[in-house]
Amino acid sequence: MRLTTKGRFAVTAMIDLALRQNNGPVTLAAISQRQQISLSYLEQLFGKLRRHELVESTRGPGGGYTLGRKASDITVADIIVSVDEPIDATQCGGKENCHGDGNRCMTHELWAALNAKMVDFLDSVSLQSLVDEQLAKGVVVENVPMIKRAISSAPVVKPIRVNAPNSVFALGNAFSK
Amino acid sequence: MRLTTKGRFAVTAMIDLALRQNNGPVTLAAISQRQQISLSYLEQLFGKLRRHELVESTRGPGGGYTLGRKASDITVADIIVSVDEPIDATQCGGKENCHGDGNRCMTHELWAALNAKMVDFLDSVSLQSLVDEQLAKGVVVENVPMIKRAISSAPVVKPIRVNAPNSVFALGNAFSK
DNA sequence: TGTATACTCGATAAAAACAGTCGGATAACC
DNA sequence: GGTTATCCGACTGTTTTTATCGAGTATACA
Repeated sequence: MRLTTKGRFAVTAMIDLALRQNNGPVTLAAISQRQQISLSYLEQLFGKLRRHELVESTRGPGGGYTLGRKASDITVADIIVSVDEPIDATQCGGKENCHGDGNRCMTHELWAALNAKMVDFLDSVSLQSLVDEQLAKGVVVENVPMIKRAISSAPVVKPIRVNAPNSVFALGNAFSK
Repeated sequence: MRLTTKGRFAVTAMIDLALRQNNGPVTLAAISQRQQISLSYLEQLFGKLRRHELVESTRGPGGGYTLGRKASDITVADIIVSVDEPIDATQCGGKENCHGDGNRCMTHELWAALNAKMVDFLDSVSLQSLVDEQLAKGVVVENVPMIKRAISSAPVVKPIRVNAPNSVFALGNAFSK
């Protein structure tokens, strides 16, 4: 389980999608504009999300993405694991020859326990609950009619690179006293 | 809160130190040999640990490092925060103008909550408990007399780079089904 | 049938972070 | 003065992250 800005972007995009999918498929271009994430990056992300069957795609005009299953059946952990594919390497070097050496891998169990805690937490949060939270905060979801699409010659989104910390948890520095 | 190999090394080194400090100061050279961490890297790590007052140093022959306070008063979170200094940047870009925008930073609270969980956990594990765990596993702590040091022309430790995943949590891939 | 819309996919590239090294300085002890 | 050991900052190579670009494919609609 890794936590990077990629995962954060994916979760953000999925919330956006979940909020609006009852209007029909949502295009990445629209998500890109609303969430300030570059279109090409979203394509990468949604490619992975699709392969993990978290979303389904519809091509052509009027197409876009919809959720692969109910928002209440998708967890944050699902999303993160989809885009931040875990490296299959424990820090012990090899496979599981972690024991027997006595004092090597002294911290193995510690990290494993921490990892379990994180997974537990992220698995307990459903996409639906995040959507509900947004609705409760009063986010406006435009009710665009499905029939006619506006001719969008919208300006290209050029998001400012915000010097994103890659390893997350640089959040609210709870420790920097 | 970030989690990298640096943090893992630091915790490992601190356990090693805690296990042996009642023989007097422990040198980094000794930790380097036992734990297969390069001396210069340890120097870097212990510089930070000292500045955070987790360890104290004694220079010169017979010198080395000792714990800055009781092992039971040092938590894993303390150690990790010392070496993996948090970047003072939330992902919201600026300072705390995160609210008011409606749907920006939709995931802020989610990550903050996760971070809190992690901190809680790592703060609940004391260095002493890790030491006890090691002793229970029967780790042999040599009782080297303080007086005479062996003339160590020990071979230089050249650790194999193990393609360390930098963002930890590539551990025990709990999700790769 | 043609064209515009969107997704699909692979190659490429810039930038950041990470992991670790190096050389010299300082301090203590003999 | 030499040896031991910490101290410190600058430096470097690699990996990971964060994208971007361009060509291609499928679909809808006129």
